Amino acid sequence: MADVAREVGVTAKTVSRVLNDDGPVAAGTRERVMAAVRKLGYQPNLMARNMRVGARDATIGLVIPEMGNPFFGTVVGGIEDTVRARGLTLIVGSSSETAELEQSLIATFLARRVSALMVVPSAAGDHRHLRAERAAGLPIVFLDRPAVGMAADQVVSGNREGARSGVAHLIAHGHRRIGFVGDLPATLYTRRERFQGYRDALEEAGLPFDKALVESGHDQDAAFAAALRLLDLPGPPTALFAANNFAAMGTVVALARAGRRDVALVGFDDLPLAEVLDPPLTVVAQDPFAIGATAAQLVLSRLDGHRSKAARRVLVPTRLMVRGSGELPPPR
Amino acid sequence: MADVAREVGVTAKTVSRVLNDDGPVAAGTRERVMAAVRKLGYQPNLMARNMRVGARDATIGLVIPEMGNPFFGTVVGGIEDTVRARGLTLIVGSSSETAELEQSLIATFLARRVSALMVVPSAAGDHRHLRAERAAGLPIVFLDRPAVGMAADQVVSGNREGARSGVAHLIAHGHRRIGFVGDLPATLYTRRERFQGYRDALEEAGLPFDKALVESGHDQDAAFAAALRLLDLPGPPTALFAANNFAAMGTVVALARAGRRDVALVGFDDLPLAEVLDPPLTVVAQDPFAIGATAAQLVLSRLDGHRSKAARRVLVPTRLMVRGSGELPPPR
DNA sequence: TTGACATATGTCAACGTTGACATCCGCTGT
DNA sequence: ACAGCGGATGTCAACGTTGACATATGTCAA
Repeated sequence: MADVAREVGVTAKTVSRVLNDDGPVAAGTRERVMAAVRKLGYQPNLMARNMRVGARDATIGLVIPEMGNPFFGTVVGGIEDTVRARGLTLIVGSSSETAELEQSLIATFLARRVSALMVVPSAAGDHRHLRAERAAGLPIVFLDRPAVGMAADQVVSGNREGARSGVAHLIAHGHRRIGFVGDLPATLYTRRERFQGYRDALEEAGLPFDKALVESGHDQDAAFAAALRLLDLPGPPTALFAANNFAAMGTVVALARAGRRDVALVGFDDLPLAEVLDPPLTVVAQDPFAIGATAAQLVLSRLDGHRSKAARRVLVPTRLMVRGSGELPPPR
Repeated sequence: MADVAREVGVTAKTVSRVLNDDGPVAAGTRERVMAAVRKLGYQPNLMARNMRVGARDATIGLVIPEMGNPFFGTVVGGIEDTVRARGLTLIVGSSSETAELEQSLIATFLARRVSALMVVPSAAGDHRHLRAERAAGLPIVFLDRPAVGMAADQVVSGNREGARSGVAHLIAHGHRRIGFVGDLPATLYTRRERFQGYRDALEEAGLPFDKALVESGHDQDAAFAAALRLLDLPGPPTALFAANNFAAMGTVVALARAGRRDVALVGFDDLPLAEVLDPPLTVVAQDPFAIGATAAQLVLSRLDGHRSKAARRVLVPTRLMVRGSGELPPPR
């Protein structure tokens, strides 16, 4: 900036005024400054700007567990749409589902003085350390999974009820032995909730819970193996409930490879090709876009001054999409 | 930091020394400082730190067109794995495929003085303005698509050759009328290259090019509609080439809904469920993880001091995955 | 005993920007 | 002719941190 000022023959302050449309500047000066800016390729230094008292910058930091999961991709889309309408920039980092990287990303964002923080917490995370930030007025919203150790705004799917309804759907079609293909680690919030929903449905129908029918894996390959283990059981399940998108994909592949077209399947979270699978995949669909958009709304309302209101919890409902795979009857 | 210093009864400089393991500090002082840091929940202000002379911070900025596309999700995964091993943090922003947002994200990253910039340029982008940055030694790498208006490192798929081989595969199975379901806008680099590959294959086989056989759409729904238009043509194609992942998904759905199991299909970019589709989907697979990892390597080598080496261009080869849909013969 | 050296800490300035306040100029109305 | 005013610009300090350099205290070998 000093260079620009020297070039034009004014002080830095005047340049600053031109750049920020702040205070009166003679038209001629403005033009000469702009010309110099272009000529020198000047880029304002945001860090210096934001360093001044308490200044926050027009950026929102988001931490998600994995970039490769389309579920989170869609969540991010929902956030972006909402946040952009307000001229805010979203920057995203991925924690690879580890508490350590999550911590370090949050620290990076805090150190950069983002104006709000959005976090999809990893399984092992602990967010006590964010209480001070929240108390200081920084909007913090948790998505898809709740915070651990602190009260904060959160937006989550209706996991338990969704899973319950999916499993109840299988039961309604006559199944009594239903396998559960879940995520790992088993301590993961969404995994626990959906598992509870699974047990709710069993109990509701008076069916026994058999822990041999529960297998897990975090990615598609692991879910594939988990599903195969279930199919190879002595008293195998006649239906499977896949508790997330990768689990569903792995299970679909397992059924196809095993040539088992007689096993019913309900997935949790929709897949783009669900309807063209054979049989078409019945799922409990989440609304990841709405999760993102809603969370972003909460952030905006906090930024708009409702900073000290009590923490809110929003539940985004799921919807059962009946397509075929979940309506297969048990054999005979 | 001043607060911490006051609490302990030392100067800020000493606190700085403790925090950065810089210079000698008495063990007792170190402990008291750390205690105060914890007590006050002090977070260093990165902006102030980085403001000092030419300092760059341990962050790499990445701009991608859309977060929701699993292709880019995997690319990001490749970058993260590589970059993290070096203690660098990756922050990502999405341009929604617009030159304007891309610009603004790049400006944000530059203003934050990231230590390197990685960009998947949007169709309309112009990167002349980055020449000065590159000349000043900032590592800049373009992925998936090349820069416009400047020489810079770039990592792209073997789009043209990949598409050529995919279409040649269909021709080898007897097809003479092959539809092209492409991305939009048609000016998009990958779209142009793959289209060229399509034409290369036709020409190579002495087949005429019929522009009626070219339809496009950017997302799955648009590709679905595009594929339907091709199927409804007076002289319809006996095979389709879908030039990206969404195009392939849309086309698969279109064929399924139309009940057309006689039309051959080759997709560009692999899909997680490709093998369980009916028929299993033959694709020209890209290696998005390798694209990301390779680009990150280029960045690291620049950061390691090879800043002024000539721009490099790396081509990541594709691989034809034969699964069934591409081997269907033309009718009769 | 002395000076050379290491250890522990402090002082100061600078990074780039902008708020608060000051200055200078020309114009207006009386 | 002069006070008053608004427009255009300048001056200064401060934000939080760290590099360069200075100071103070203690240790040890000659």
